[in-house]
Amino acid sequence: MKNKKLPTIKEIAKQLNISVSTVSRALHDHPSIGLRTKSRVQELAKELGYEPNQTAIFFKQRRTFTIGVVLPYLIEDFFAGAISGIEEVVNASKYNVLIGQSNDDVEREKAIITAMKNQRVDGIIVSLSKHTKNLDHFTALERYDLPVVFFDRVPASNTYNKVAFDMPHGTHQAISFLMEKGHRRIGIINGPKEMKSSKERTDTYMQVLQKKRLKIDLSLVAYCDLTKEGTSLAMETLLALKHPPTAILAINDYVALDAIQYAKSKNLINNKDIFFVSYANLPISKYLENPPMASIEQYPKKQGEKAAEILLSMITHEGPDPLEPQNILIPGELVVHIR
Amino acid sequence: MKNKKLPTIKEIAKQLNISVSTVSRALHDHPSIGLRTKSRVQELAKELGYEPNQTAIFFKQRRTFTIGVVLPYLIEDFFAGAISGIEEVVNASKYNVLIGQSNDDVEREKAIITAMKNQRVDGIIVSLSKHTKNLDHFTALERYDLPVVFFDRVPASNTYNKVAFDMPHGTHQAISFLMEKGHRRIGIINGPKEMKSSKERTDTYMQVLQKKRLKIDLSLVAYCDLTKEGTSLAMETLLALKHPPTAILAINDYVALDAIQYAKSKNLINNKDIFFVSYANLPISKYLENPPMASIEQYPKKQGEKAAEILLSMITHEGPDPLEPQNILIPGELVVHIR
DNA sequence: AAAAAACAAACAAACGTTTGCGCTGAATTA
DNA sequence: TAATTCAGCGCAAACGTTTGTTTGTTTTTT
Repeated sequence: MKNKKLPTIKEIAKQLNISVSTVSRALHDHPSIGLRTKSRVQELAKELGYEPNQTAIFFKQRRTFTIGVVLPYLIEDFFAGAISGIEEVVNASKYNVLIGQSNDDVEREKAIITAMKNQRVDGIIVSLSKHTKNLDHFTALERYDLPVVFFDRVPASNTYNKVAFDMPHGTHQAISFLMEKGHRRIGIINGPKEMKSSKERTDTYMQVLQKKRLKIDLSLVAYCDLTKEGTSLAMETLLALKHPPTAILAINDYVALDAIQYAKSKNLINNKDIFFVSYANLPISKYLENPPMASIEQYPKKQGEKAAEILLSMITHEGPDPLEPQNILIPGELVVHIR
Repeated sequence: MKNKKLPTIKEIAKQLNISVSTVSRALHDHPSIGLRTKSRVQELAKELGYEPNQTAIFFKQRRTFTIGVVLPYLIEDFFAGAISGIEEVVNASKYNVLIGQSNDDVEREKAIITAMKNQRVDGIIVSLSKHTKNLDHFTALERYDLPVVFFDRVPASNTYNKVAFDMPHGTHQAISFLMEKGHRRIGIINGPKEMKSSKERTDTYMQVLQKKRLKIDLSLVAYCDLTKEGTSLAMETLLALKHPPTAILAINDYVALDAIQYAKSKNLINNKDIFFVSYANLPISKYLENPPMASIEQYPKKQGEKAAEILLSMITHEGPDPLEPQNILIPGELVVHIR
């Protein structure tokens, strides 16, 4: 016996012979409604099992209490962790989370952004696809006063709000660690050149070497597309050098693991003939017999939380003057697996 | 120079001196609108950068093209994979995905369901929190004609639509595999006794042994709380048996890895002194020197896809007679790592 | 040439809620 | 007693869109 028509504010009004505005105000505990009326309304509402139609409210209020999150792959621990942080923060303020995976595809990223804009999300949190160069689909959002916060994979321009891993700090730690272990020829496997982190990593690398008065050899810096094949190619070029590196800094643990496999296929034993340090500190490292020597924890949840906080403050912020774009750096921590 | 007011259908109508209904129909390529008018409307729409206000449409159409997904933890590979499957399927039909993590907390699960219902999602996909016994918050949804599909952690009752791993089939494979390898004393590390899968696993185990006319020794069946400590305890009891198992079937790869670590601490070498088979087939297994001998792939993405397909068909399905509740079992596949 | 059919566009209601304003009657004040 | 206040509630517009019905105009038919 289904009750096809859901109870509305109108229905309550009719049954009590009062106006809808009174019902609305009564349900919101508005001061100009008499106590007697209020309780009559609230009782009937409960009795009928009334629940406000959020789509109507969203429409009327011109806000949806929903924020969009766009990221490359949900399945990567880093991003899943970031989402948890985001969800926790926004839920505390009654916001919901709409998710879109770009699969590292720029076109998909654009499509998701458009859909979210039309759905009238109140704000968007983004981690860029690995090949996003053109940011037009984000600047377009300014026209709609739609706040955006980037995290982890952030654009270079600092006209945007962003939260990211403190690459100089982390990379400095990593390279210093390797140098303390005696390494002088340290290779790098970066991501694609479009990624801001690739440049940052290289820059810090050069700074550290310069400080130590070591000569810089840019042939030690390789780029890869983050796939297993790309990693193998990068390894191939690095190992083919006249003076190959004795240690390698890899963009993340996944790449490091692929690189280690490649090295093994060339009869180079990890943590003996060659050494790796990478970023992410995946939980699985604990189970590896032969993990990267060290990995830098990037605190994904903290990044997500911070991004969500900034977004919420932008959403809440009234007034014509926009808040200054924030550029938050989350310091990582070098976790040593092999001493 | 911000264009605060977004262009609406009304605006277009005013500028062209025609009615809003004509504009609406023109934008939808309605046959009763003249060619000339159509193109005038469409051109102006493009020029103004008109985008339909989805909140208004949602409200008017009484559907949101959004489906809700409720699951325990996004960070678990299995669930992240399932989401990807869900997203892929529903996106192809222009649906969006609203996510809620229950964190295995029943109250949170209820709150999420209520919020999603009020948001008027068109349907919900759920993987139950591990402590959910009472299903009232789901039966309540029938009143709203809100279709629900469960996956992975499904209720026992078959009045619901559900998609789950085929436990008997998978477990049969696993045990047969171990027996072919010559093992006769096979231990089990289950999850908590409350989990439906624990019982299913044990049942199948007994059936297989019975078929092979082997005597059943229930002291070989251990339970754990899925933590590292719980796993160690389970291992301790199993190894302390008078006739300890030569192989162990573990509820999932994480538990297997903890168990392997424990065994190692007792100087039992994995894949030599003792053997493991587990469920999940985590991608990281490829990088392990010493993985479980085999693991059962549960195809999370396929489970997600199937659940999404069923949900979409329910959403699309018109008519008073509801579709028969489906109970889909997704067969797993034993992936052998060590031969 | 008149009637019928076909086309093109306008009208208006509806979806459920919020909210500024106005109205009524009773209580308070002068 | 008359003027003022104010508590308590109703009216109506508005948010942007869709869609059934109606109106007016042109074309076709007989």
